[in-house]
Amino acid sequence: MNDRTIKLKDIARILSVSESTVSRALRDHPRISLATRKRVKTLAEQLDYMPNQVARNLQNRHMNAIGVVVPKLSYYLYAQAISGMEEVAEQLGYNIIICQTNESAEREQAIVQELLSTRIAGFIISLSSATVNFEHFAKIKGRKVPLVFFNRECEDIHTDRVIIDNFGVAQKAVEHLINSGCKRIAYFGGPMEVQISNRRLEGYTAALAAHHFPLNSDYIVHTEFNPESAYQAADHLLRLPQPPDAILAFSDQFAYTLYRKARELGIAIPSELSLIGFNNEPATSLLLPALSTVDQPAYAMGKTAAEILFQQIQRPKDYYRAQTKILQSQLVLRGSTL
Amino acid sequence: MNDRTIKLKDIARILSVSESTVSRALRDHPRISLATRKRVKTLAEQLDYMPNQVARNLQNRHMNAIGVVVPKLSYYLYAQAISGMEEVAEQLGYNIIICQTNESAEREQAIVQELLSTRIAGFIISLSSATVNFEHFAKIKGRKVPLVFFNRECEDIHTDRVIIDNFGVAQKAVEHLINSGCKRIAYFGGPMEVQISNRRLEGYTAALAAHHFPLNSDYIVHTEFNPESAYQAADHLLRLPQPPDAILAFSDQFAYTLYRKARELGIAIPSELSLIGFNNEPATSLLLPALSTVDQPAYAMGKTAAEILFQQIQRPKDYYRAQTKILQSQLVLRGSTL
DNA sequence: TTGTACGCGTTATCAT
DNA sequence: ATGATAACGCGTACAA
Repeated sequence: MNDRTIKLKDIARILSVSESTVSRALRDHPRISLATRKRVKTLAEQLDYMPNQVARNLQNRHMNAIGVVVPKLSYYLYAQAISGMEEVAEQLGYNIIICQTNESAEREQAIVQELLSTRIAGFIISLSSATVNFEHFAKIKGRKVPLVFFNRECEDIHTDRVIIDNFGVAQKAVEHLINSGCKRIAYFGGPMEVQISNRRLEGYTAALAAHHFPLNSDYIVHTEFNPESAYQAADHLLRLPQPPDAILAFSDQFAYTLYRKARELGIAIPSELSLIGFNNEPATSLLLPALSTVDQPAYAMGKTAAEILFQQIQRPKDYYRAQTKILQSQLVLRGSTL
Repeated sequence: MNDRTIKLKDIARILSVSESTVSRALRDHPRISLATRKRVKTLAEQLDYMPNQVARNLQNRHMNAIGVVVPKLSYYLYAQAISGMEEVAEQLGYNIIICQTNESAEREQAIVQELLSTRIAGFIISLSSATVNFEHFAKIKGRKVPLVFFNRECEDIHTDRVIIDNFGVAQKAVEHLINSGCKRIAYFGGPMEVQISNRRLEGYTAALAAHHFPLNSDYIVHTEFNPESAYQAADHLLRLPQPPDAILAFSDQFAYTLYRKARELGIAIPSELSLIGFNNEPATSLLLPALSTVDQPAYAMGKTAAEILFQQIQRPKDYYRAQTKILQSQLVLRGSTL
């Protein structure tokens, strides 16, 4: 920061008024005469004065920024969701500090600690896939710092959350597969610790049960969120003696991997293998055949999460009931299903 | 922020030492006895004391955060680049405040103003496509706040920049198209104001000139960064009486649009139309045929930009020479070219 | 080795 | 309608 930055004191000295008058005038305090307000503002404009937010924040006891903690920015869903948060934060004059955990629990803890120290006004968090210990979240709540989970949540913590209906839409997807005549339906999911993956698994299970399909553990796959693991798992699944004739994948990225593997093995989509992904990423509609997928309201999820967070921030802290907001997602059927 | 937050004063009172001693002890000041250092740290640990970064920042005259201003987070390149910046910032204990301009010049100005007021330690910026006025950048420099441009830069401002060799790699791409027998080669670029698009256009032009190809203005397309504009432009280009038999696209996203249009019009890739994109997005290798593209060192670009920024931040401000770092990108040839 | 006193830039409280 | 003063929480020059 340059030393020649204009501050309240400078304006006050020049106009021969007190600093408090300047401070108030700039913020349109009603008890300052219109005349001085005008004088102050004009000079401030001329000198290109900008209030020092750090000093303001020290007074406020917290920063005019919220912390957003996500697994990876390059996951399409998070980039979208963050845009939704920005829309809200911008209007209230808040900045967004974004941190990626890269699916590491340790990194997540360190980030939370760091952001607490930074005195951000609140957290919006989507868990890393490796997170199994929740003390850092408890610490946030313990310090009465507002916290909202979105997408990947943590049931053990009593706070607001914004999620989609993972169970329902997975169920719907599997029912479509059943209705289109598929007999051996698999679920290609994320790590066992990931809530939303398990919710989708439950939807899958429920759909099978409702139609009296047997549950085959060979058809339930858990894999890490990296291309290599997914590739190995895909190889194993599609080389089974009785390979599946339909797969619900946890993400479009996983579905991409399954496309790859299916092509390698000469398995035709959708005649021999139906495929449904999750996220409706931009390129899904370009694949041949185009990928059927679940369109998630990522932007709305981010926006809603931010709105709820600011409710928490602005509400008196003593009294509030945690709410869970469930947004609907949409099954988009394209060429990869019958 | 909770009122019962532990501060230096509390620790000092409990241990009957002065606040400064606590302050110094916590930061391992050598002139504090090992014994008291130990005592202080133990108690701080017990009470789960966390230094108030806002107060520290007020002292330091700037925040322990840098501002990153990009057009859109959902552009793959920026998500990648930000990961690179994070790696650097994390080690130095800095946060990253990310703002999207959504390709709006007004938004960019507002963001810069806001971040200046927040007293961030420095800026890393990639211009919006609509930016034609550079006063906000001049203001940053005027206030001696460190600034590094990356990817999309601004030549009028004397500061550091990290870019790729847009000219060279575009030239190389077009030469490949020429060598593979293409005769009517088009460039499908971004808005006229976008530096890097124009650089690539120059590379395109140079390659054509070197091989004594005529320059046909019908084959030089400028379009906005939204799917609709791109779609219209693609339609126009591919319906020309003499349609191109090869296209260098500014981005993979544009290339996707060209795939779509080519399929609609029944134009075969690559036999009737060769296609090269930019960015090497994950799905490019999955298309049929797979998209040839330019792989950009996005992560390295972000990392380098951050490294240079922190050099500026830590160096005495009086003396430094602006540097321009040019990173090499790689032509990746796949099925969409002959 | 430790303590005192002041400053960082702003806002809130209490006067006037 | 305006001013003086303290406070926000920490770091540091100067003392001791």
